[in-house]
Amino acid sequence: MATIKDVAKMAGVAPSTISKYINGGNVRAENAEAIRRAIAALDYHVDPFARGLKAQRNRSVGVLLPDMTAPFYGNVVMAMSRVLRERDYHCLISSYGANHGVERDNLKFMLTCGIDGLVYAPEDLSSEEFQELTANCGIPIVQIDRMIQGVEIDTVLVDNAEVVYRAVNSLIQKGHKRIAIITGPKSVYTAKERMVGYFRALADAGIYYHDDLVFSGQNDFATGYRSCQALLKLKERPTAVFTTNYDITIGFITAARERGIHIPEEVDVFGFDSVETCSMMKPPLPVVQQPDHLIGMTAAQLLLDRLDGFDGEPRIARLTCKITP
Amino acid sequence: MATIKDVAKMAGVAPSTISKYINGGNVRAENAEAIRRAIAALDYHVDPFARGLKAQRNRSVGVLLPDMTAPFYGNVVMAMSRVLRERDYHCLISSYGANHGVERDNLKFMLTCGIDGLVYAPEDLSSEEFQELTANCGIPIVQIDRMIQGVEIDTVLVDNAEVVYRAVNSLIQKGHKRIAIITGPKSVYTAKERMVGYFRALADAGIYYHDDLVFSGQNDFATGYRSCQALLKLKERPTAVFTTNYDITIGFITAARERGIHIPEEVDVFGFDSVETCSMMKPPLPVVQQPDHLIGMTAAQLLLDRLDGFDGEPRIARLTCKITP
DNA sequence: TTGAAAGCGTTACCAG
DNA sequence: CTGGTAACGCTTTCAA
Repeated sequence: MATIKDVAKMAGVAPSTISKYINGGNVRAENAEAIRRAIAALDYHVDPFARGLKAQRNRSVGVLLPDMTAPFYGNVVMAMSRVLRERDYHCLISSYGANHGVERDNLKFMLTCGIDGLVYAPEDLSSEEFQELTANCGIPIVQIDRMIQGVEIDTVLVDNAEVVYRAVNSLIQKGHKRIAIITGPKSVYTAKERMVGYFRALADAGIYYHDDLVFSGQNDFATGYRSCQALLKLKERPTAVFTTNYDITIGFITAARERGIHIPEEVDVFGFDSVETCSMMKPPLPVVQQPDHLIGMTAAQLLLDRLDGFDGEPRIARLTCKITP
Repeated sequence: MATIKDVAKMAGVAPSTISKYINGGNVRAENAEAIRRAIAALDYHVDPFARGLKAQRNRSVGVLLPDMTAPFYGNVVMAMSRVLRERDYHCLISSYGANHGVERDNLKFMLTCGIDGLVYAPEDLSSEEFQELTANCGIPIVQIDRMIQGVEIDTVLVDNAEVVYRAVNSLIQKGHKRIAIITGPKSVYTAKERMVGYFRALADAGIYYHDDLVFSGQNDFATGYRSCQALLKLKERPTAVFTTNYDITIGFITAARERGIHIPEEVDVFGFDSVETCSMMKPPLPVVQQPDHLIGMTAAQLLLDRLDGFDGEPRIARLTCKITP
């Protein structure tokens, strides 16, 4: 590997001049040309470690997610990357597959691998664990989608309780009284908020809550699929189902259709995420549409503020979901 | 940020002793204890840049993918991470969303951000571009899933042509003569191989190839959905469809079901990936099952070999797909 | 505009 | 087992 000294020697100038050239400083035209040629000839690349040692930054941002395959996170990351790229930051993504040990370990790594900031969607970490791991880590962290209760840092959330209230209420308005709900892990803050919206909508309509209409599992296809099987076995079937995640929705619909259950005639389904997909269905599946791009952009912006030196109180962004169609 | 010197001072030993302690060397028990306490007290963390500067490695591996939301890649990455984690390497993932500029740019960044090795699923990069970008980059690179023709590095592929031959042939055996195929971008090596299998199966059975039964688009839901719409408009509809990607499969099925087309009675569907999901359907959807975990593990192993100093000829692993059920 | 020199925080070597 | 010292490659400062 060629070093800056090699380039300096070949170009006939001092290393510091090379450095200046690389970093956009003023260099006499003929020197610039010589340097350019030397760099090309030697195929010189700045050593990121050496540079980082001085600057203590990398121009990179870590993103730690439970599951990078969820379309929701995919869109969040895409929007986030775009904003960060404009400021010359790159994203390094890591996912922990809903595994507590891996979540801890990946967080730890992220904090010590030299990134400048972190965007984190937590799942199973306690406030204490988080504090302990991140105390003095020296980089700004933004929570997205979920939050660890008691952790006060910049956070981007959506209005879960409110939008679920509206969604469930719209089912109630259509005359449904037996409305099931299928959610991801109960312990996750976001799932709790969504449950709150569900309960409140039922309560306000004077509908009793039935324990056997509430399912929680993972945010995956199997959970939706199995819940459908279970629901069909009930003596009194629900007439509508609210699914709080895309994979759950697809799993549910697949199971229902296989069994010849007509949607929405026999079971009305109200989903979450992947509007493009759901609006293509016939009739279009009503869904809660999270502002995924906005979430990504907001998270990026909150982080950039901190990277630019902003040092105010933690900010919480509550973004509004839409209901489609 | 506390440095190793601060720790040394507090513990009453030399910095080099701290270093040895951190890196698992032998240190007298009482010193070890003092060091442990000092590290805790100062909340000392090794500076990754300083360490990297010496070691020129990070114990991290980059993974560059077209689309991290595809379940196929999700599984590959999961298996890969597991193998790498055992050897204390972490994965840093980046995806370029089937965008050429971003692909180039992310590759460039990956090569200069200090990772020790790279796993790369290419899409739109020419052999020349690749050579130019990676010449002398100093880290081993493994291609997965796809390959840039003419690039000779370690590569992990599946037997695309063969398995597609078998899949299409199984449709032919069931009596189908009009078999459509829906693939991702035509330019991608893997899609080409799959087309070869398709053509060969038809040819061997003496079935004429029909241009209007061949669709290529993106590896996404919309491509599957639209292809279904298009196919239904044909005067002579296909009796079977082979979809070469999960999102395409789901898109196709969704469109078909919305239109009341029965699967498999009216259109037989043969899919790709996500066996768990497809085998849950009723009747189970036959699919090509790529050995995603094995791909990830193999890629990790090839890379680890290189990281451990192996310097032999490029190796190409052709893994065998299964057909399920 | 340029260059010499002093770090940045860590590790490796070698003498003690 | 320990510690002083010399790198690692780059940036920054300051004087020329």
